[in-house]
Amino acid sequence: MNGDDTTETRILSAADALFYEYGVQSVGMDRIRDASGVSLKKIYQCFPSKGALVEAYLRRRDRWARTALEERVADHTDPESRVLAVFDWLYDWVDGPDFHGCAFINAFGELGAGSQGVVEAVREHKSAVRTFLRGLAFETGAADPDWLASQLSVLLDGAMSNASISDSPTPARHARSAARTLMHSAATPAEAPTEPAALREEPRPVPPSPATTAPDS
Amino acid sequence: MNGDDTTETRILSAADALFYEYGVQSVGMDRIRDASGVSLKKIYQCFPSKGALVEAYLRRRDRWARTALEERVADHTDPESRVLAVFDWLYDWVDGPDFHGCAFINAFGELGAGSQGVVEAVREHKSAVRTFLRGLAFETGAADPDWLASQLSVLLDGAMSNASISDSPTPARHARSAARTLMHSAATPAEAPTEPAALREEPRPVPPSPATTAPDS
DNA sequence: CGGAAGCGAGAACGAGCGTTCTCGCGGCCG
DNA sequence: CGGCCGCGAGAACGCTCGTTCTCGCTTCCG
Repeated sequence: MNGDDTTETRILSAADALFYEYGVQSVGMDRIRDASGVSLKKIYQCFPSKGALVEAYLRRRDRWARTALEERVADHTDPESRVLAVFDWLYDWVDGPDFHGCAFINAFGELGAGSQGVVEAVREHKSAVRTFLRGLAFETGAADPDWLASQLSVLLDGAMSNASISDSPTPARHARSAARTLMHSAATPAEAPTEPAALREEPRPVPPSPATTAPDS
Repeated sequence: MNGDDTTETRILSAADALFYEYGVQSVGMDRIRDASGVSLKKIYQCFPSKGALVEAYLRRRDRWARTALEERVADHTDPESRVLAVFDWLYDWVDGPDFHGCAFINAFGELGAGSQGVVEAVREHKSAVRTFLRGLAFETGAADPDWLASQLSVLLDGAMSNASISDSPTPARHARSAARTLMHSAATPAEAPTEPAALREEPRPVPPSPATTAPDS
């Protein structure tokens, strides 16, 4: 009644579709007005500027992706299946007609660290997904769940970029099979037939880096 | 005489630096004029439009990345080391101060399939890198070099996106370790990858060269 | 019924940008 | 020396876009 079909929601739906399909900079406010049927005056009294609308768009996408992921994963109980469900969800999304890459990677590349709020929203989303993956990785009993989660995160982003550019869903399949292999290899070294962890992971010398690498900011 | 310090090259260098750092749409032609010291008239008589300049910029980046990769890989003879050299190169690049993500992913996301020539250049680059990876994957004796190359390509793109967004080079490390795991797993042919026992042969102790060799900045 | 407030459509404004044009200067060849 | 050509600096033009303003119209309340 109140939070479902409000004006704000209609604006956000239209903005989402347009921003995501054509990019943020290519879509003007008048196009959002035409698509949403909400007058410019009301748009500006809901969102004080285009930048605020873009941030709201990203946060909406964040909520959407997170709940979709959680629902999809909740269908499985086996830890390995739960991780693979992430990549199955990815495949379904990527295979749909309205897939145009990762909205956050796109926005980040487009606005290139120029907008403070956008960078913040993108980092929040990516770190939330990573935290989610870390939980799944932990369930699998991986020796280093953080490391495995980072690898899975790399696979996710890479599959989205690759699928968007090549306009084909197969990168999701590649990522899925890679995830499976990585999971098996990351199993607790005591029982894993792979080489001991000392060999499995190349010595990673931590160079004196400027290093904001700590748990996100 | 003609291809080294010509006016065209100065324009391209300036455009490359600006486009890559700030994005294509955020950089106007006057800024390229100021940075290159070439008058607008001459810029437009070298490149008939900004779009043509953008395409030339992407093709230049493509040549740069390909030669850098080939040089870096040529330093090694062991097939596994040759693949890992790709990710070591990635780490060095990503760790540098002037890294701002993959120029092709950025341009593709920014212009969102709007420009024909840009899409073409991006696809050409990505498929060239994949072909290169396929050659390396074949050398390792992988059962399915195409599949392995696709996985490595996903890792590469994901690591670049991840590193750019998190502003840290560690995703390159994650990608490197994942690449090694995938290589080992792909070495055994005709075996269901469900069984992690796929390691047929322990990795030869590679001289620990994570990143120390960096003659070029 | 009357007035006031809210609303939609669209004009208006100012800024930025891609592209072209003008103008004044300097070099080259006869 | 003189006309011609190319050149650089910058103005100019047309367009887009974010944001605000104006103007009628509707609607609600006393």
